[in-house]
Amino acid sequence: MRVSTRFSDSIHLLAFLNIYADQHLTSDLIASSIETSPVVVRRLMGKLRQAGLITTTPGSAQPALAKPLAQISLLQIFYAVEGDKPLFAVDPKTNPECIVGGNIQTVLQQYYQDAQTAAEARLARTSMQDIVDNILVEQAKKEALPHN
Amino acid sequence: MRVSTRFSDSIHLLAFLNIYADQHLTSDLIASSIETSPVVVRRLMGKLRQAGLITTTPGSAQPALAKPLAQISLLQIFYAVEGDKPLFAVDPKTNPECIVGGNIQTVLQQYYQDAQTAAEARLARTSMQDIVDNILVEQAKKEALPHN
DNA sequence: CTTCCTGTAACTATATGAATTACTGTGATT
DNA sequence: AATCACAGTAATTCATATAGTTACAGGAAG
Repeated sequence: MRVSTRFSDSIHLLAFLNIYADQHLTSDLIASSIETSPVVVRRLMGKLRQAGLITTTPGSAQPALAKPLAQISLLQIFYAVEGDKPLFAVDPKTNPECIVGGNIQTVLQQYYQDAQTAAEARLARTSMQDIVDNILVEQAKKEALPHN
Repeated sequence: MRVSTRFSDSIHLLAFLNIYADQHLTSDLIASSIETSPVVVRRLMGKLRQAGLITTTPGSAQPALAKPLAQISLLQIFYAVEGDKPLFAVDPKTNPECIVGGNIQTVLQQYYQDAQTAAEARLARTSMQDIVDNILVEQAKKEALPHN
Protein backbone atom coordinates (compact mmCIF):
# COMPACT_ATOMS: atom_id res chain seq x y z
CA MET A 1 0.00 0.00 0.00
CA ARG A 2 0.83 3.60 0.00
CA VAL A 3 2.15 4.15 3.48
CA SER A 4 0.03 6.41 5.67
CA THR A 5 1.39 9.83 6.58
CA ARG A 6 -1.61 10.75 8.73
CA PHE A 7 0.29 10.38 12.00
CA SER A 8 3.23 12.38 10.74
CA ASP A 9 1.00 15.06 9.22
CA SER A 10 -1.07 15.35 12.39
CA ILE A 11 2.01 16.06 14.49
CA HIS A 12 2.98 18.63 11.88
CA LEU A 13 -0.46 20.19 12.09
CA LEU A 14 -0.48 20.45 15.88
CA ALA A 15 2.99 21.99 15.92
CA PHE A 16 1.84 24.45 13.30
CA LEU A 17 -1.19 25.49 15.37
CA ASN A 18 1.12 26.27 18.25
CA ILE A 19 3.94 28.00 16.41
CA TYR A 20 1.69 30.07 14.14
CA ALA A 21 -1.10 30.66 16.67
CA ASP A 22 -1.12 34.37 15.82
CA GLN A 23 -1.83 33.79 12.13
CA HIS A 24 -5.11 33.36 10.28
CA LEU A 25 -5.12 29.58 10.43
CA THR A 26 -7.16 28.50 7.41
CA SER A 27 -7.00 24.91 6.19
CA ASP A 28 -5.40 26.37 3.09
CA LEU A 29 -2.51 27.92 4.99
CA ILE A 30 -1.91 24.74 6.98
CA ALA A 31 -2.11 22.68 3.79
CA SER A 32 0.61 24.80 2.22
CA SER A 33 2.99 23.88 5.05
CA ILE A 34 2.20 20.16 4.93
CA GLU A 35 2.09 20.31 1.13
CA THR A 36 -1.22 18.59 0.85
CA SER A 37 -4.77 19.69 0.07
CA PRO A 38 -7.01 21.71 2.40
CA VAL A 39 -9.51 18.88 2.43
CA VAL A 40 -6.94 16.49 3.83
CA VAL A 41 -6.14 19.03 6.54
CA ARG A 42 -9.79 19.41 7.46
CA ARG A 43 -10.18 15.65 7.64
CA LEU A 44 -7.21 15.35 9.96
CA MET A 45 -8.58 18.18 12.09
CA GLY A 46 -11.86 16.30 12.26
CA LYS A 47 -10.14 13.29 13.80
CA LEU A 48 -8.08 15.41 16.16
CA ARG A 49 -11.20 17.28 17.29
CA GLN A 50 -13.05 14.02 17.94
CA ALA A 51 -10.10 12.94 20.07
CA GLY A 52 -10.33 16.15 22.08
CA LEU A 53 -6.92 17.42 21.02
CA ILE A 54 -8.03 20.59 19.24
CA THR A 55 -11.06 22.84 19.00
CA THR A 56 -12.42 24.24 15.76
CA THR A 57 -15.27 26.52 14.70
CA PRO A 58 -17.32 25.67 11.62
CA GLY A 59 -17.18 28.51 9.15
CA SER A 60 -14.39 30.30 10.94
CA ALA A 61 -10.66 29.82 10.66
CA GLN A 62 -9.70 29.50 14.29
CA PRO A 63 -8.48 26.03 15.14
CA ALA A 64 -6.60 25.83 18.43
CA LEU A 65 -4.99 23.26 20.68
CA ALA A 66 -7.47 22.04 23.29
CA LYS A 67 -4.75 21.53 25.92
CA PRO A 68 -1.21 22.61 26.70
CA LEU A 69 1.51 21.13 24.46
CA ALA A 70 2.93 19.14 27.36
CA GLN A 71 -0.37 17.34 27.82
CA ILE A 72 -0.56 16.04 24.26
CA SER A 73 1.49 12.88 23.78
CA LEU A 74 2.41 11.33 20.45
CA LEU A 75 0.46 8.27 21.52
CA GLN A 76 -2.77 10.24 21.86
CA ILE A 77 -2.23 11.57 18.34
CA PHE A 78 -1.45 8.11 17.03
CA TYR A 79 -4.66 6.72 18.47
CA ALA A 80 -6.62 9.66 17.12
CA VAL A 81 -5.63 9.08 13.51
CA GLU A 82 -4.37 5.48 13.23
CA GLY A 83 -5.82 3.90 16.35
CA ASP A 84 -7.67 1.13 14.58
CA LYS A 85 -4.69 -0.34 12.75
CA PRO A 86 -2.23 -2.64 14.53
CA LEU A 87 1.45 -2.10 13.77
CA PHE A 88 1.87 -5.78 12.92
CA ALA A 89 -0.91 -7.57 11.08
CA VAL A 90 -1.83 -11.16 11.83
CA ASP A 91 -2.99 -13.07 8.75
CA PRO A 92 -6.65 -13.68 9.63
CA LYS A 93 -7.18 -16.55 7.20
CA THR A 94 -5.20 -19.73 7.81
CA ASN A 95 -6.15 -23.37 7.68
CA PRO A 96 -7.74 -24.40 11.02
CA GLU A 97 -7.23 -28.09 10.18
CA CYS A 98 -3.47 -27.62 10.59
CA ILE A 99 -1.68 -27.46 13.94
CA VAL A 100 0.12 -24.32 12.83
CA GLY A 101 -2.76 -22.70 10.94
CA GLY A 102 -5.16 -23.42 13.75
CA ASN A 103 -3.11 -21.82 16.51
CA ILE A 104 -0.79 -19.26 14.97
CA GLN A 105 -3.15 -16.32 15.35
CA THR A 106 -3.60 -16.83 19.07
CA VAL A 107 0.13 -17.13 19.60
CA LEU A 108 1.22 -14.22 17.39
CA GLN A 109 -1.42 -11.97 18.88
CA GLN A 110 0.39 -11.90 22.23
CA TYR A 111 3.86 -11.29 20.88
CA TYR A 112 2.69 -8.67 18.40
CA GLN A 113 0.82 -6.90 21.16
CA ASP A 114 3.93 -6.89 23.34
CA ALA A 115 5.99 -5.32 20.56
CA GLN A 116 3.33 -2.74 19.81
CA THR A 117 2.98 -1.88 23.48
CA ALA A 118 6.73 -1.31 23.70
CA ALA A 119 6.54 1.14 20.81
CA GLU A 120 3.47 2.84 22.26
CA ALA A 121 5.19 3.30 25.59
CA ARG A 122 7.82 5.31 23.76
CA LEU A 123 5.23 7.39 21.98
CA ALA A 124 3.48 8.04 25.28
CA ARG A 125 6.69 9.41 26.73
CA THR A 126 7.04 12.11 24.06
CA SER A 127 4.81 15.18 24.08
CA MET A 128 4.10 17.90 21.55
CA GLN A 129 6.18 20.12 23.82
CA ASP A 130 9.22 17.97 22.99
CA ILE A 131 8.41 18.13 19.30
CA VAL A 132 7.97 21.90 19.21
CA ASP A 133 11.10 22.44 21.32
CA ASN A 134 13.11 20.32 18.93
CA ILE A 135 11.70 22.04 15.86
CA LEU A 136 12.75 25.39 17.27
CA VAL A 137 16.20 24.08 18.14
CA GLU A 138 16.67 22.76 14.61
CA GLN A 139 15.53 26.07 13.20
CA ALA A 140 17.95 27.97 15.45
CA LYS A 141 20.79 25.74 14.24
CA LYS A 142 20.01 26.65 10.66
CA GLU A 143 19.89 30.33 11.42
CA ALA A 144 23.24 30.16 13.18
CA LEU A 145 24.91 29.05 9.96
CA PRO A 146 26.34 31.64 7.57
CA HIS A 147 23.83 32.49 4.83
CA ASN A 148 24.89 32.41 1.18
CA MET B 1 -2.52 0.06 1.07
CA ARG B 2 -3.59 -3.44 1.66
CA VAL B 3 -1.89 -4.43 4.91
CA SER B 4 1.04 -6.83 4.57
CA THR B 5 0.84 -10.31 6.09
CA ARG B 6 4.32 -11.31 4.94
CA PHE B 7 5.79 -11.19 8.43
CA SER B 8 2.94 -13.20 9.89
CA ASP B 9 2.98 -15.72 7.05
CA SER B 10 6.75 -16.14 7.28
CA ILE B 11 6.55 -17.07 10.96
CA HIS B 12 3.79 -19.49 10.02
CA LEU B 13 5.98 -20.97 7.32
CA LEU B 14 8.99 -21.47 9.57
CA ALA B 15 6.88 -23.07 12.27
CA PHE B 16 5.40 -25.34 9.63
CA LEU B 17 8.85 -26.44 8.42
CA ASN B 18 9.72 -27.46 11.93
CA ILE B 19 6.50 -29.15 12.98
CA TYR B 20 5.99 -31.01 9.71
CA ALA B 21 9.67 -31.67 8.99
CA ASP B 22 8.89 -35.31 8.24
CA GLN B 23 6.39 -34.51 5.48
CA HIS B 24 6.91 -33.90 1.79
CA LEU B 25 7.17 -30.10 2.10
CA THR B 26 6.02 -28.81 -1.28
CA SER B 27 5.08 -25.17 -1.67
CA ASP B 28 1.57 -26.46 -2.37
CA LEU B 29 1.30 -28.18 0.99
CA ILE B 30 2.63 -25.15 2.85
CA ALA B 31 0.28 -22.89 0.88
CA SER B 32 -2.69 -24.98 1.96
CA SER B 33 -1.85 -24.30 5.61
CA ILE B 34 -1.33 -20.55 5.13
CA GLU B 35 -4.30 -20.48 2.74
CA THR B 36 -2.45 -18.66 0.01
CA SER B 37 -0.95 -19.62 -3.32
CA PRO B 38 2.18 -21.75 -3.81
CA VAL B 39 3.83 -18.86 -5.64
CA VAL B 40 3.45 -16.61 -2.62
CA VAL B 41 5.03 -19.32 -0.49
CA ARG B 42 7.96 -19.68 -2.85
CA ARG B 43 8.44 -15.92 -2.86
CA LEU B 44 8.52 -15.84 0.93
CA MET B 45 10.96 -18.76 0.97
CA GLY B 46 13.15 -16.82 -1.42
CA LYS B 47 13.44 -13.95 1.05
CA LEU B 48 14.00 -16.27 3.99
CA ARG B 49 16.70 -18.12 2.07
CA GLN B 50 18.46 -14.86 1.18
CA ALA B 51 18.41 -13.98 4.87
CA GLY B 52 20.03 -17.31 5.72
CA LEU B 53 17.08 -18.61 7.72
CA ILE B 54 16.22 -21.61 5.57
CA THR B 55 17.80 -23.77 2.89
CA THR B 56 15.98 -24.93 -0.21
CA THR B 57 16.79 -27.06 -3.25
CA PRO B 58 15.62 -25.95 -6.70
CA GLY B 59 13.46 -28.63 -8.23
CA SER B 60 13.16 -30.61 -5.03
CA ALA B 61 10.68 -30.21 -2.18
CA GLN B 62 13.00 -30.14 0.77
CA PRO B 63 13.05 -26.77 2.45
CA ALA B 64 14.55 -26.83 5.94
CA LEU B 65 15.46 -24.45 8.71
CA ALA B 66 19.06 -23.31 8.38
CA LYS B 67 19.54 -23.05 12.15
CA PRO B 68 17.98 -24.27 15.38
CA LEU B 69 14.62 -22.74 16.30
CA ALA B 70 16.12 -20.98 19.29
CA GLN B 71 18.55 -19.10 17.05
CA ILE B 72 15.87 -17.58 14.82
CA SER B 73 14.36 -14.46 16.33
CA LEU B 74 11.21 -12.73 15.15
CA LEU B 75 13.34 -9.68 14.41
CA GLN B 76 15.48 -11.60 11.93
CA ILE B 77 12.32 -12.70 10.15
CA PHE B 78 10.92 -9.20 10.19
CA TYR B 79 14.05 -7.81 8.58
CA ALA B 80 14.08 -10.62 6.04
CA VAL B 81 10.62 -9.83 4.69
CA GLU B 82 9.76 -6.25 5.76
CA GLY B 83 13.16 -4.85 6.58
CA ASP B 84 13.01 -1.90 4.24
CA LYS B 85 9.78 -0.38 5.58
CA PRO B 86 9.79 1.73 8.75
CA LEU B 87 6.95 1.13 11.19
CA PHE B 88 6.12 4.84 11.24
CA ALA B 89 6.38 6.84 8.05
CA VAL B 90 7.63 10.42 7.99
CA ASP B 91 5.91 12.53 5.33
CA PRO B 92 8.85 13.21 2.98
CA LYS B 93 7.31 16.22 1.28
CA THR B 94 6.67 19.31 3.41
CA ASN B 95 7.23 22.99 2.82
CA PRO B 96 10.86 23.85 3.62
CA GLU B 97 9.99 27.58 3.76
CA CYS B 98 8.03 26.96 6.96
CA ILE B 99 9.60 26.53 10.39
CA VAL B 100 7.54 23.41 10.95
CA GLY B 101 7.74 22.00 7.43
CA GLY B 102 11.47 22.64 7.25
CA ASN B 103 12.38 20.80 10.45
CA ILE B 104 9.68 18.27 11.21
CA GLN B 105 11.34 15.39 9.36
CA THR B 106 14.59 15.69 11.28
CA VAL B 107 12.76 15.82 14.59
CA LEU B 108 10.28 13.01 13.94
CA GLN B 109 13.01 10.78 12.60
CA GLN B 110 14.57 10.46 16.05
CA TYR B 111 11.37 9.80 17.96
CA TYR B 112 10.05 7.35 15.37
CA GLN B 113 13.33 5.49 15.43
CA ASP B 114 13.17 5.24 19.22
CA ALA B 115 9.67 3.78 19.08
CA GLN B 116 10.61 1.34 16.35
CA THR B 117 13.72 0.25 18.23
CA ALA B 118 11.61 -0.45 21.30
CA ALA B 119 9.33 -2.70 19.25
CA GLU B 120 12.29 -4.39 17.59
CA ALA B 121 13.89 -5.11 20.93
CA ARG B 122 10.78 -7.08 21.81
CA LEU B 123 10.85 -8.97 18.54
CA ALA B 124 14.51 -9.78 19.08
CA ARG B 125 13.70 -11.32 22.44
CA THR B 126 11.26 -13.85 20.96
CA SER B 127 12.51 -16.85 19.03
CA MET B 128 10.83 -19.38 16.79
CA GLN B 129 11.31 -21.80 19.67
CA ASP B 130 8.88 -19.69 21.72
CA ILE B 131 6.42 -19.59 18.84
CA VAL B 132 6.50 -23.33 18.22
CA ASP B 133 6.27 -24.09 21.95
CA ASN B 134 3.22 -21.88 22.23
CA ILE B 135 1.57 -23.36 19.16
CA LEU B 136 1.94 -26.83 20.66
CA VAL B 137 0.59 -25.66 24.01
CA GLU B 138 -2.45 -24.13 22.33
CA GLN B 139 -3.02 -27.32 20.39
CA ALA B 140 -2.76 -29.41 23.55
CA LYS B 141 -5.35 -27.18 25.22
CA LYS B 142 -7.77 -27.84 22.37
CA GLU B 143 -7.21 -31.57 22.54
CA ALA B 144 -7.83 -31.58 26.28
CA LEU B 145 -11.37 -30.31 25.73
CA PRO B 146 -14.21 -32.78 25.28
CA HIS B 147 -14.90 -33.40 21.61
CA ASN B 148 -18.44 -33.17 20.29
C1' DC C 1 12.77 -38.84 -20.67
C1' DT C 2 9.04 -38.04 -17.91
C1' DT C 3 7.17 -36.23 -13.77
C1' DC C 4 7.28 -33.28 -9.93
C1' DC C 5 8.90 -29.48 -8.20
C1' DT C 6 11.35 -24.75 -7.44
C1' DG C 7 12.43 -20.07 -8.89
C1' DT C 8 10.86 -16.06 -11.24
C1' DA C 9 8.88 -12.84 -14.32
C1' DA C 10 4.80 -10.73 -15.93
C1' DC C 11 0.25 -9.59 -15.37
C1' DT C 12 -4.24 -8.95 -12.86
C1' DA C 13 -7.07 -7.94 -8.96
C1' DT C 14 -7.88 -5.70 -4.71
C1' DA C 15 -7.37 -2.59 -0.89
C1' DT C 16 -5.85 1.63 1.24
C1' DG C 17 -4.69 6.20 1.31
C1' DA C 18 -4.40 10.77 -0.75
C1' DA C 19 -6.05 14.24 -3.92
C1' DT C 20 -9.88 16.35 -6.17
C1' DT C 21 -14.50 17.96 -6.89
C1' DA C 22 -18.53 19.47 -5.19
C1' DC C 23 -21.80 20.75 -1.99
C1' DT C 24 -24.03 22.30 2.56
C1' DG C 25 -24.01 25.31 6.21
C1' DT C 26 -21.83 28.54 9.64
C1' DG C 27 -19.75 32.92 10.87
C1' DA C 28 -18.17 37.42 9.93
C1' DT C 29 -18.54 41.81 7.43
C1' DT C 30 -20.84 45.33 5.27
C1' DA D 1 -30.08 40.50 4.76
C1' DA D 2 -26.73 39.85 1.35
C1' DT D 3 -22.28 38.44 0.48
C1' DC D 4 -17.93 36.32 1.18
C1' DA D 5 -14.70 33.28 3.47
C1' DC D 6 -14.28 29.15 5.34
C1' DA D 7 -15.24 24.52 7.84
C1' DG D 8 -17.20 19.98 7.37
C1' DT D 9 -18.01 16.12 4.63
C1' DA D 10 -19.48 12.95 0.88
C1' DA D 11 -18.35 11.11 -3.51
C1' DT D 12 -15.14 10.33 -7.01
C1' DT D 13 -10.70 9.67 -9.05
C1' DC D 14 -5.88 8.52 -8.90
C1' DA D 15 -1.72 6.24 -7.15
C1' DT D 16 0.53 2.53 -5.06
C1' DA D 17 1.42 -1.71 -2.26
C1' DT D 18 0.20 -6.46 -1.81
C1' DA D 19 -1.51 -10.68 -2.92
C1' DG D 20 -3.10 -13.81 -6.33
C1' DT D 21 -2.62 -15.84 -11.06
C1' DT D 22 -0.54 -17.47 -15.20
C1' DA D 23 3.29 -18.96 -17.50
C1' DC D 24 7.55 -20.92 -18.20
C1' DA D 25 12.55 -22.22 -17.68
C1' DG D 26 15.34 -25.39 -15.37
C1' DG D 27 16.77 -28.78 -11.54
C1' DA D 28 15.98 -33.44 -9.12
C1' DA D 29 14.73 -38.11 -9.10
C1' DG D 30 12.73 -42.02 -10.60
